[in-house]
Amino acid sequence: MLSRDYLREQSDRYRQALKRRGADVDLEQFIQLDGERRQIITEAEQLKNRRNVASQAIARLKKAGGDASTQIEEMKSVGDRIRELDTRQADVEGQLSALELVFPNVPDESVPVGPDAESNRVERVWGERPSFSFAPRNHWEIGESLGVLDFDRAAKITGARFSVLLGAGAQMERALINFMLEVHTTQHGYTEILPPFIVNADSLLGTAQLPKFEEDLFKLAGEKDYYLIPTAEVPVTNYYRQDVLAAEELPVSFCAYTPCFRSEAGSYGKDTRGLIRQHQFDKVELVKFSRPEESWKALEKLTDDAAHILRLLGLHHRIVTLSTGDMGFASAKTYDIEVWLPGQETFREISSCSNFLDFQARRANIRYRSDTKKMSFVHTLNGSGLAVGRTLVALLENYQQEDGTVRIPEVLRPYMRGAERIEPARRPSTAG
RNA sequence: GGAGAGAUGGCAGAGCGGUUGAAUGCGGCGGUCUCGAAAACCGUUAUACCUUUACGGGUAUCGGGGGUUCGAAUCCCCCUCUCUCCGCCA
Repeated sequence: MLSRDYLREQSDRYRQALKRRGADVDLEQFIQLDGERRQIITEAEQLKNRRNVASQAIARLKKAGGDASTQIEEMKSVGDRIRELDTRQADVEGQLSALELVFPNVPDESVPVGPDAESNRVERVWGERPSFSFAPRNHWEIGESLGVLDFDRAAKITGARFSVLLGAGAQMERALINFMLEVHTTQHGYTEILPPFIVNADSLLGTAQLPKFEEDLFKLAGEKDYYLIPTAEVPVTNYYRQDVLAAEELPVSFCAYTPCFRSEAGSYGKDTRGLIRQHQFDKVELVKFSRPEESWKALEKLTDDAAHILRLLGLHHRIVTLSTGDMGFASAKTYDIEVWLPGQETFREISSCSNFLDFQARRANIRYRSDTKKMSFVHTLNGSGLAVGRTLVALLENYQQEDGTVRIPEVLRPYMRGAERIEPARRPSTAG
């Protein structure tokens, strides 16, 4: 959410920002309603002042034993008019907030302007493409031949776009979660947090998944508006919804492992093979609450914290700045970290790190008391650190061997009982 | 799932329908005293919005929403959350 002062006083600037994003919203109606609102308030408040003064006079008069019936009669009509104005104001207010909830954030000046991912800008590249003496396979081929990935039975249990991890696959997923949490808490200064995996509609409004993107979510049946979380960003950012933080508490850095649930409506036929675009996936998320003046530095740090995991795992990757047309609704600037997948000969997103400035904080009403005692909105940031399933994909594809096994990077071995590679598994029913 | 109790400012805790944004205590901030500190004493202590070049003025807010009334923290209705007890349960 943007401040009404900004929308009112800098509407030309915002129009340009909308153009850069390729977004179309009804700013003119907002400005018209905003003017109407203030007009109503001005009149209503004058009448309320009159009523307050008169009420006190009535009280004094009654105490003195006088008759106040003429004043009371007069105030009845004032009261009616106030009620009328209040009703109109509530109506306008409702229209205004419905409008401003669908206004996207303003992209930062440093964001490349363009309509889609083609205009994204590569900032830096780490490592090199691994070379193979054989044709590298896709992760779903590797996973299924090793017996650690099972899509067919997942489809039977639930449906399309679900997966079963088995044996060393499941173990590696768990190892990655622990490894990531361990690095972020002990080396990068994050506090581990395990939030609910189900949230209410207010939380989704706070981080801006609602009202615009409801079709991406899984909603639970029942009388309550409960949703499965699409990312830990939602419960963790909303941890401080409606709160006032002390300046000395900032920055607050949380890391959370959660499963994530996305309906991925409309994306059928796009990257549907393998583990890349699932309805359920594991993610370790990084979330920061920062003082406004420190948030840009915090974005660089957060992005590097996420990339550090890939460096430790020895995975070739690059960092790109998303263009104005490719970035998310609430973000002012987003870095994607893309990991190299040799089986598909492409870079694939494994983390998305954003600075939202005060956009989410306004929606969720997360403030802090600055050193000068003044209340201000915090800045919020988040990024994957990392998408666990996709990390597993990257490990399978990058560390595959000619004999069909997969080498386990050394940093991960302590989390996998010291195993050095994933070997083909026997069927679990006949194992042991 | 059943029964009951509760929700007031940073915290604790008052509050006959009428100068109650809200007593009192603690905490916080500023000051007096002191070489300094403590104590004591004095003062101060919210947020949002409207209006104003500014100084200022005004409105709203006692979990949330609605109602009664000239006037609601106080009365009525609905909702949410917390606590206690019973039942069920990983």
